Amino acid sequence: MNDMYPKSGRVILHVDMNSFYASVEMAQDPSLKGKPLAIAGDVQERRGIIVTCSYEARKFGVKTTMPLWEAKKLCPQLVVMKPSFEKYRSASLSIFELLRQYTEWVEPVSIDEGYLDITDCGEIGSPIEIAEGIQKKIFETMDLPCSIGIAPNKFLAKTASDMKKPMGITILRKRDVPQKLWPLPVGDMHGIGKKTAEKMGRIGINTIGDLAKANEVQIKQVVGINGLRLKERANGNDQRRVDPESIFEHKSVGNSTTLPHDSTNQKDLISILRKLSEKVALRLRNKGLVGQKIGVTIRYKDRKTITRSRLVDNPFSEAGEIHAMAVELFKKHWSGEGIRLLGVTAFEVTEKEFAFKQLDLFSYQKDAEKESLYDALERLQIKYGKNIINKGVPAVKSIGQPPIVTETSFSKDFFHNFSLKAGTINIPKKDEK
DNA sequence: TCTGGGGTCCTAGGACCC
DNA sequence: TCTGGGGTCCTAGGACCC
Repeated sequence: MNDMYPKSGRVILHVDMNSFYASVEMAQDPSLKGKPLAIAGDVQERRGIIVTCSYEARKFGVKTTMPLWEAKKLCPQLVVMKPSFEKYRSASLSIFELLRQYTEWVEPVSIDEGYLDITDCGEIGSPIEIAEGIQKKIFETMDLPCSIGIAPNKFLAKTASDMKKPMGITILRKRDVPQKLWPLPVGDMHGIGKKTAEKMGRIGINTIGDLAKANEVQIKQVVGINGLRLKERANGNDQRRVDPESIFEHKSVGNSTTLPHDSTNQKDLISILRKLSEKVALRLRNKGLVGQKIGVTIRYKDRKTITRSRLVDNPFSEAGEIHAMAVELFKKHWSGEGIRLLGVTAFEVTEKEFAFKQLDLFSYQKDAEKESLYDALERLQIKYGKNIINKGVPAVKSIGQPPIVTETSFSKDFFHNFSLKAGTINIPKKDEK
């Protein structure tokens, strides 16, 4: 797969649905068309913030993340709907199915945007023809508008799709970068938020052009390693490949909720943790995953937020065990102050089948028979590629009863020495078996 | 009347090891 | 007695994105 991936002279599309949730609602109920429409969280409670809004609503100054009351002040005739995520997910699936008719190189990034690598789609048409075809087809079959960016890499494609909304198609070549990107404020760049823009401003970097020419030592000092990557992007360079597999990779699965009212009632809080644990367990189960690290989030009434987590000895997925661990963490770290939000998250998730297989392998190893660990490693490497070596998480999660090794568990030493740290298990060299 | 819920990636510091 | 230097592992928090 890696070898097949075109390395240079690529053509990347970024497809970005325009005010997606609002557009889906309008497609389903055309009487909403032309009206200022907002999708907002719980309409009654304080969770009421604007998630998405139509272009008609934007004309009034209504924006994403704005509290609902504020939006209504700006636009009293605002039509407000609660989000129907199932509806949006199903529309999203149809869109990506449609995109995959053009190429297998489709990477969904979120529910409403994705990248396509159409480098090898010459037979279908020119890049612009393909983009027009996609836009037209999504609009005609689903009544949904989108904007598309065409560029030689992900960063430029993403930037381009943002330039014309709604229903725009924008080509951004590398040679256009000095003229089209460099005059813009650095904060407009994808990946640069308020804080980073402020930091950059302090060292005289105000435009994307300033960043493109920035001193590397200085930029690294001020914003870290990320600064170098951002400088590369400001110069129009981005090597990230379009990865169709990335949607199947999960690092964490969590649920959180803002309470209707701040609470100090331990019984209620524990029961909320139960509901959250059940949701996490259900989502893990649907994805066939198990977690290895459990975490809770507590946001206090003053919005101060803490997270507490711990690695656990055995992979988990059941609501009961998740709840028990979450409650334990919660009781240990709760200050007793009023709580605004609670969250439960499973981290370091892996495929369930995979975790069990590993347990089996270790018992085989203990019995000094059957499949060697080496074979297992080889399979992992085939499956996940060489870069698992650099994932750098612990080689052994727990020792004894039985030890657990995960796909994210290969440190350099682990591979180089082919033995586990504690020395309890030796992985035979291939020719020794 | 302030500010949701789902994530990812990076950094910093302490513990521990050699 | 008073001290190195590199590395890994783990947790907590921050920044950012949609």
